Amino acid sequence: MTTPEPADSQTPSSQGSVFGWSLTVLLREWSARVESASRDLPHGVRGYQVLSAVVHDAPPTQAALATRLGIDRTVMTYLLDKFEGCGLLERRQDPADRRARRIVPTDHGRRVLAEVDARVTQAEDELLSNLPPEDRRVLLALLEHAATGAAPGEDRCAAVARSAGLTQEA
Amino acid sequence: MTTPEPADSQTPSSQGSVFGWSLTVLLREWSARVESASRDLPHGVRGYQVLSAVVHDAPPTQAALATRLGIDRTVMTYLLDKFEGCGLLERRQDPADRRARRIVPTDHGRRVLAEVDARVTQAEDELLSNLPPEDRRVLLALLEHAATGAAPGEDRCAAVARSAGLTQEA
DNA sequence: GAAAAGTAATCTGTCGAACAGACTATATGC
DNA sequence: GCATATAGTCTGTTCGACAGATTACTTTTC
Repeated sequence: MTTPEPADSQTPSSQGSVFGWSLTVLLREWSARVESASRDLPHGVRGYQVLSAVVHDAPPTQAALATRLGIDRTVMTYLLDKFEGCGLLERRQDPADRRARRIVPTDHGRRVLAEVDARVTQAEDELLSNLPPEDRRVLLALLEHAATGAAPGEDRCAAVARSAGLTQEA
Repeated sequence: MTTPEPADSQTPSSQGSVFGWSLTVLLREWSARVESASRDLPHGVRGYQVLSAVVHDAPPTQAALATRLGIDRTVMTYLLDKFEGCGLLERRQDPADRRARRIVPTDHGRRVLAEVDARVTQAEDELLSNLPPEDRRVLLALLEHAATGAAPGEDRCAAVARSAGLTQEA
C-alpha cells in the first residue's frame, strides 16, 4: 500500500551509489572486452595488466609489481611462472639484492603486448562510443587523477621518486 | 590504408590502458571502503549493491535484479536467502505471474540501507577527496553516462531516453 | 482444454582463484 | 656471529562462479 511505485525507475544520482554501480558495470564490460582482446596471453585480463605494467611502468621488483596491481604475492608467483614459461617475461636476480627479482620483458613479450595494446585501445573506444571524444578525454583524465590519489601507499612516493630520478629512498 | 594510430596529443594507448588500471584501482578502493561501511549487511559489498538496487531501482523480478547487477541467477538465490533470513527483504509471489518473485524491502531493510547509504556516501567523498567538488560532479556524470551506455540489455533504451536531456557540460 | 514448449527460480556438483601460513634464501643491525 | 626483517615460493583451505538438472508455473498450439 505504502509502496510508492517509483514513477521513473531510473532516477539519476539521487539514489545510492551510482558511483559504485557505474564502476562495476564499466569494469565488467571492460574486462569482458579485454579478455577477448588478450586471447594470446595467459590469464586473460590479469595477464594483460601484468605485462602492461611491466613494460610501461617497469616496477623495480616483483613485490612492487604486485602492490601496484593489487595482486597477492603468492598469486604473482604463478602468474609470472606462466609468463616466463611462454617466453614473454624473464626473472633476473637483482645484483644489488639477490633476494629480489627484476622482471623484464623479452622482445617477444614487447611485440605481443603491442598487438594486444592495439586491440585493447580499440575495445575501449567501442566501450566509450557513446561519449564524444572530448568527454572521453575528460573522463580519462579525471579517472586517472582520482585513481592516483586513491591508490594505496607508496605508489605516490614511487611516482614522485621516479620522476625525480631517485633510485634509493632513505 | 592501415588506419594509422591517431597521434593525438595524449593518447592513453601510449601508456597502455590507464583506463583499465584506473577503474581497477578505484573499484578496489571503493570496495574496501564500502565493505567496512556495510558491516551490518550480509555479503558485504555485494549485499549492499543488492539491497541498494532493490530499494532504489525496484527491478520487477529476481531475474531482472540479477541482470542489472551482473550476478548469476543461481548466486542471486542464496544471496536473497540470506537477506530474507535477516528480515531485510521479502520475496512475494507476483500475482500476475506466479513463477516470478517480486523482491521488496522490509521497513527494517529500508532503515538499515539508509544508515549504510550515509556511510557509503561519506566513504566516497573521502575516496575522491583529492578532486574538487566540481570535478567530482563531472566525473560522476560522465561515469554514469558511460556505464549506462555500456550496460548490456534494455538499460540502453533508458540511456537514449535520458541522454536526450543531458550532454550539456562544457 | 489438454499436450508441448518456454520461462522463473531453485538445487547440486565441480572448478578455479584468492588468501593465510609455513618455509627458503638473502640482507641488515647489533 | 646471531637475531631479526624482507623477497619470493610452496601448501592447504575456503569461497564464489558457473553449468546442468529439477520444480513450478505460463503460453502456445492443435
